[in-house]
Amino acid sequence: MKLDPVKQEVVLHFGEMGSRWGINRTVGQIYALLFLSEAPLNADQICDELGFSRSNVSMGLKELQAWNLVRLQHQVGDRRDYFTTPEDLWEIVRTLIDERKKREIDPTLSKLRTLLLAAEDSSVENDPTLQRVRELKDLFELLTGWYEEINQIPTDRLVPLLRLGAAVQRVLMLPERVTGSLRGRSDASSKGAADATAIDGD
Amino acid sequence: MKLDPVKQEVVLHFGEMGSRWGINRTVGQIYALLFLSEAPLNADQICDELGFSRSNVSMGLKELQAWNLVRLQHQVGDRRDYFTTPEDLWEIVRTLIDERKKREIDPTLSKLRTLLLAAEDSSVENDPTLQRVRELKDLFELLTGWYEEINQIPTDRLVPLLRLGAAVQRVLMLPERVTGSLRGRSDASSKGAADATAIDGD
DNA sequence: CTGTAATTTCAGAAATTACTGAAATTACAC
DNA sequence: GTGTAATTTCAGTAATTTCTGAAATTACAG
Repeated sequence: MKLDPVKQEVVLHFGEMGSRWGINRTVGQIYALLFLSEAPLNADQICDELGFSRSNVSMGLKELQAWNLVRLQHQVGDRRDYFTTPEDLWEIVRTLIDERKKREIDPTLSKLRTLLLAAEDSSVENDPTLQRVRELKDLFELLTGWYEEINQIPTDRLVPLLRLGAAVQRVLMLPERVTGSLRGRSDASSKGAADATAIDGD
Repeated sequence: MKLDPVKQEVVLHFGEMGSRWGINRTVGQIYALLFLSEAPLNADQICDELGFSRSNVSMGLKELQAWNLVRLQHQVGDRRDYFTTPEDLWEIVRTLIDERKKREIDPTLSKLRTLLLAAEDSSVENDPTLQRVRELKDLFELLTGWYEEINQIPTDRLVPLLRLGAAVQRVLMLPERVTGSLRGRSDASSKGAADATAIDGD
């Protein structure tokens, strides 16, 4: 570990945060290292810097690839795999959200839909449990629908929108004449968010 | 476990998803049970329904309280503690985001700020590592700043905004005259998001 | 093809996290 | 205060996850 002190600190911090972020220490540290490296690194260099076993690094890199968080590259006349993270932080944010949605939201939404579909047949229509489940499903759909819409917006348009913050409202609270035309198109949901990694076994 | 089948399924699903959501099986199941219960439940009832040990349930409830995800209530003439989740799903969403931000974002933002502050003194100003760290910190500040702003908006105004989705843009892309007045107030960051649970030990 | 470098797989060891039952503490009725 | 119900703590155990080194596989140069 002949890392510069700042790099070192970030690497260790990412390692510690890893468990909270749904990855492990190794994966967190590898990611931080790649994120801060100017040049792509190969597995042996990562072992070297972080002091993990070769196999552990291999698994860590595999995991990062499963998360779409690293890119594989090659150098001329060198058949080892080199890894980088995207330069553009916004790209990283997008994949991070996509992947977490895929793992943390989609399976549940899928489950709720299945459950409700099955329950529709059965007699009871206003069972309070079903009511609550329906409410939850609707919320998930509203949120994922919103996300899918927002995610269409290219970064250079999205950033100014974010900077606007809550002031969006001030603009939208303009005279009826302006916003009125947008009234019809509510409910941006119901499709998408397919079947996910199906943690549910039915 | 004499739970109705839908409740049962949701409970088991939440238990399985728990690890992905940063809680454990017990906590996930307890939460689902409370979420779907019409009436508040006490610890013994929860043990009963889920088949966990009394102590495990106690710890689970403590954890849910730490997350602000459950409310403590009392029945007249009964000195046991009863627990519920808020009726309003939006309240739940807000606490969920708040708490995850607190655990997953704030410690890192805090760390990055400290690191940059310390590095400012040291000679090098355009070290590529520092540059990258700065970039990351700015991103975190933009995002948390946006969130803090949006979080101010009351639910009944927020929901229509969400339904609007990407169409927000269409409204904001109106003639300069309308949006122009909002240009000045960019950068909604730099304060807030204090020191967090400080996973960093320095 | 053969040989070698690079990577992956995998069984077991190490570390961490979850869970239990017993003991301790707290909170209140009498 | 004493006694009892409710809850929490905690040490030990169970279960899970992470990590390693050795063996297997893959990829390619000659």
